[in-house]
Amino acid sequence: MSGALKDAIRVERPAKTLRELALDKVREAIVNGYFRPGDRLVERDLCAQLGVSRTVVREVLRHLESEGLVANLPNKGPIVAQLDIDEAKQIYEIRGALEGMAARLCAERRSPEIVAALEESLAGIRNSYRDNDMAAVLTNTSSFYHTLFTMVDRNVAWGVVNLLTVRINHLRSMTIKTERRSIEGPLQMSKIVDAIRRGDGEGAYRAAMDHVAAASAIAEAVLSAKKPAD
Amino acid sequence: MSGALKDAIRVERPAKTLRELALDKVREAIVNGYFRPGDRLVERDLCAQLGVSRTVVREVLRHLESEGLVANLPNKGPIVAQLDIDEAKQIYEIRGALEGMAARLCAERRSPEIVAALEESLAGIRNSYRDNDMAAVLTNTSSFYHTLFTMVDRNVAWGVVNLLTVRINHLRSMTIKTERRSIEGPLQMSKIVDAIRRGDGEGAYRAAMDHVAAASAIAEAVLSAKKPAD
DNA sequence: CTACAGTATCTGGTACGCCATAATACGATT
DNA sequence: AATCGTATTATGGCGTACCAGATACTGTAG
Repeated sequence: MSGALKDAIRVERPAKTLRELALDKVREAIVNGYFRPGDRLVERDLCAQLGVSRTVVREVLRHLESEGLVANLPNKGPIVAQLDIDEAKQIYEIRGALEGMAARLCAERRSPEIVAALEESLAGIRNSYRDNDMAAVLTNTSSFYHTLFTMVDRNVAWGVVNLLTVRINHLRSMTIKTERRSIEGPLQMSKIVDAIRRGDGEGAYRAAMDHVAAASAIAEAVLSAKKPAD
Repeated sequence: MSGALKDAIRVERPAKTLRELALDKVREAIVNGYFRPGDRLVERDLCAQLGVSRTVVREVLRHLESEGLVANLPNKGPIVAQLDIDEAKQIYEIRGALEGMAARLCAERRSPEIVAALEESLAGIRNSYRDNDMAAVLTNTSSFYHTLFTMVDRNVAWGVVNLLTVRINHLRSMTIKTERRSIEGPLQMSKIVDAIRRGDGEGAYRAAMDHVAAASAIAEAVLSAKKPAD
């Protein structure tokens, strides 16, 4: 029997361990600001809030630590990682390099399916902006880049980008709210798609780089404006 | 009293938690092949071998899982991650993009210190090859790239590269043993340094890309040659 | 009002126990 | 003898209790 067939009749099981559920909860809590940068994450408090044991909480904290979302002060314990401006810029820079690479690969493949998938995500972004649904903007933007990477089978790079992106997630939600971003963001992304459509690898690379460079610039402005107030 | 002075008399403490020690041990055991890909990592056995409690072992396993060195089969438990050839190629590709980026930045900075530091590492590599000390070759190669990234303050990218590199570590130790690598490897790296010295960003970028591309090609050859035998 | 001692808090780490599941071995039935 | 059902074992997932060491807080005595 073929493997595919065997998979087809396989019974779907929840399969999520308690740990994974807790991990998702805490990560989410951090990225949408329920826990603020610098906040202490007291193990036993988390146990109570999540309704799980310390064993689970500790594993979750270790995991988030290796994701860079949580920092561990010696003899003090875990806190939500602070994002300094330089680190944010570095993350944007890396994303630029990797997304540019993926965009170039997409362009070189010249596949109509890629273009169609990207345009669908892009339309989703435009709609979300129109509806003022910022959460949906983020989701659709993620999906845009997700297709960009997975269409050319670059799941490892996508993993890296994802890993880095959660660390700047609250920045992202600030940059997309910027006035001009609702017009320029989709415009830059459509330039990426256009270059891919005409098979212009170099153009796609540069367009992708430009897009994150713009995001980086906005983030820097936002971050340095917030710093003195905070 | 100034902070610096206070630091100066501060007593140096191990500061490494047991968990970190265990983490290093297990990671090392995996990367130099004491645990082979596909091996099961039985928690209670590891407890005995490491002399630590299950809690610590579990946290270590979670950490390694998020590093990609360990995979978790549902209802089966953790095993040493298998490295498939496609994933390895992706990792080399990402390294190319990031190391190329760093090399370009180094070239654009035109700093003699960078060139000096790189040449020192390069000399170390040449010596290690001459002495047939392959472990030293790996260490010095790492140090070469470490300076490449840190000299232009790209510690995040360096972290990413490092994270990915451990996953292909046993491949690295195979590629550097290849006959021609002992000549071509340092040659390609010296091309990077040359380009940096003359401030040729584009050249440095391409030279860095070429170097990992060559490594990737060797790795692919090695890996596909080993597959049928295994 | 300050210095010091005691106390509460919290993490790092350990030990142990319970449960669920998967695999295997074993035994009974046809 | 083949098959089916059951008991056992191995193992991970999870919880609880406990201790040691570091730190932060607090109240009291001088």
